[in-house]
This record gives sequence, C-alpha cells and structure tokens, in this order.
Amino acid sequence: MVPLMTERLSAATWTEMALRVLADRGIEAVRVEPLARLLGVTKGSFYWHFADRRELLDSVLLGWEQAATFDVIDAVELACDEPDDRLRELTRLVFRHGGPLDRAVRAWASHDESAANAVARVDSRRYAFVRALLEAHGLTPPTAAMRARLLYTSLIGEQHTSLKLARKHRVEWALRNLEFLLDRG
Amino acid sequence: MVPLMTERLSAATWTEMALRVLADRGIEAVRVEPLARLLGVTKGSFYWHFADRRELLDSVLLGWEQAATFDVIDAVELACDEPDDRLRELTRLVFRHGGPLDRAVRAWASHDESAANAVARVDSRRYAFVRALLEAHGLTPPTAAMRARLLYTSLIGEQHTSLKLARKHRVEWALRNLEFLLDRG
DNA sequence: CTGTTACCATACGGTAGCGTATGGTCTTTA
DNA sequence: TAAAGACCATACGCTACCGTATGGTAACAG
Repeated sequence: MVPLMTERLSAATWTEMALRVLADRGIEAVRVEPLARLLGVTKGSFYWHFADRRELLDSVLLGWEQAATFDVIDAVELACDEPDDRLRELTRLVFRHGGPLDRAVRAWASHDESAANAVARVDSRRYAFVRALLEAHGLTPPTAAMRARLLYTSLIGEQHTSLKLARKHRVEWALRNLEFLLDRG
Repeated sequence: MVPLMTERLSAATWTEMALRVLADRGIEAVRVEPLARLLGVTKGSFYWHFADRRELLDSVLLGWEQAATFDVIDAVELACDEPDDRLRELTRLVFRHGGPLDRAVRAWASHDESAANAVARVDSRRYAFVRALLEAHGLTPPTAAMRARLLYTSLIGEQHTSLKLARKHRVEWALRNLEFLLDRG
C-alpha cells in the first residue's frame, strides 16, 4: 500500500468513532477491525493507541459519562433560571436530543458491570439535579424525592418504550404531566 | 462417544434455555454451540430442530411476547378486581418479578428491529391495560391517557435505572407515587 | 424382523475478529 | 543531517462460532 500519511489519528479519534458506532449499532458493533476500516486505517494504528479492545471500551464509557453528566445539566442551567422552567427545558431536551447514545449505553449496561456502574453514577447525579429543582420549586424534601423519582424514571422509560405516538404529542403529554407534578406537590 | 440416549430434546427445550441465557447474559450470549454445551448435546441436535440461529431468536422473541403480554395482565386480573387495587398489584409485580428478561429483551430491541417490534406490541398492550384501569378508576379519557403514559414509562424506567435504593423503599415510593396519580381532577 | 423416521454425534470448511511481531515511513529533536 | 520517537501497514497464529454433510442409533410401524 502507498503510505500517503495525509492524516494521523489520536486515541480521541478512535473513541469518538466508537461512540458513534455505539450509538447507532450497539456495543457489539464497536470492534477494532471494522472501526479501523471506518477510519481508513488498519488495526496496527489501534494497538498503538490502546492496549486492547477493553481499553477502548473504558475510554468510551468515560467519555460518555462526562458528557452525559454535564452536557444535559449545563444545557438546562444555561437555558433558564427558574426551577420549573428548568424542568420544562429538561423534559424537552430528553425528547429532542433524547439519546440513541444514552439508550445504547443503557442497553450495554444491562450485562456489563463497568457500564452499569457508569450509568449508576450518571443516574444518581441527574436524579439529584431533578430532586433539587423540585425542592426549589417548593415541594417538601420527602415529596420532592419521590416525585423526582417518578419524573426521572419516566423520562428514562420514554427512551426505552416503543409507544407509537407522534413526537409532538409525546412532548406535549410529558410537559402536561410535568405541570401536574408541579401543581399538586 | 457412547450414545446413551437418555433424553431427547425438543425445540421448546432449546427455546427455554435460550430464554434463560438471554435473561442473565444478554442476547449476544445466546449462541448455538455454547447452548448445546449447556444442554449436554452438540449442535447436530440444534440444526435438526432449527434452520439457523435466527430461527431460534425468532422463537425466543415469540415466547417472550406471549408470556410478557398475558402473564402480567392475567396475574393482575386474577389477584384482585378493583381498578386501583389492580394498579397497586401491577406496581408491586414490576418490582418483585420485575424482569431481568424484560430488561434483556429491551436491550436487545435497542438495535434489532424484530425485537423492537415485539417490544412495541407488548408496550402497547400493557399501556392500554393501564389506561383502561385509570379510566375505570374514574379519570377522564384524556387524563387517563396521559397519566397512564407517565405511570407506564416510569415503571419501565425503574427497570433500567440503577438508582441505588433499598428495594423496600423503591416499592413504597412507587406505590405512593401511584396514589398521587390516582388522584382525581 | 425389517424398514422408516426422529434425533443426535462427528467432522469439515469457512468467516470474523483478537492480539502480536516486525518493519516501514513520517516527524521531531539533537 | 543523523538519531530517536511517533504512527501505521502487513502478515501471522489463534479462537469462537456458523452452517453443512454424513453417518449412526434409538424407537416405532408394518
């Protein structure tokens, strides 16, 4: 082969491509040789940047965990200030940008321990965020804790159910359910 | 090898074992040769009962769909009569018998179309069941539809989140959230 | 008792992916 | 400009699994 050497790769490039493949084909599709083909190189490159496949998967997990924690929380906090506005924004965000990647990672986590741990950490941070918002809105701490769980699990469930319904209506219903939660503490 | 011929297998035996493996190791672990080892036979047996691996997977999916549709609905309907009692029973059921198998199938469905279709059918039947119960409880049809979605997605979400909390408290919270949803008006 | 059918073992060829070894080519540093 | 290091190609052996081909053994029919 003619070594053109137009572009060199970094470990981050591999991780990003792995995240893409994970998002739309699942963890079983993120394998080093197919990934190499997608990147236009051979696995000789891969094994220079990573010790083995597991190391790539750990890197993927780390990347997702950081993004998943701060991206959504930061996005919400930047978008508005009032607690109830933030909850509405959060709900919209789940449906819009509402995560084939999240879904793939969660599917992965169902039978991989390290993935499960990462998901657990993300869940607990996001849950705490929702709970704090409900408290700030005026719910008592015990009530906020319960309602936050209801709301959070529901948003997760939305990503995993296949209830056929126009996206427009799904968001609308979710928002009205949110109002219900906010009204009747 | 000495052919003792102590026991012969049927297609159903293969499917049941596949369901077990699916439940605790995921769909990627249900493969014909490992399965044969678990059953104490060779794949010569498998390919007599099935054309290929995909046929087994379809059989697994069919088995799950039937069980998942009627088992939970029937169990609830047999346990009690009043709509709100049935909803409480349903909630308890999700946490008790609350499905590593369901979880595995849903994970599988995230990147397999036929599995996704099966999950969609099950979801729509279960959702209709919850919605009917909420209507029977006295909620108006539009309200019942929305709350049913909130409740159903939340129960699904409970299976997919890893929020560390004692099982006892999880059920308790879920039941109190249910009471909240049952509130009329 | 003989043939047919149901069920299974064994052996084979084939593919896909893992990880290693080795050497080549660029880039950077001295 | 020569040496060192960064990055990649190629080739290799290995394992796990798929699906097929073929023949053997049990049970049952006639």
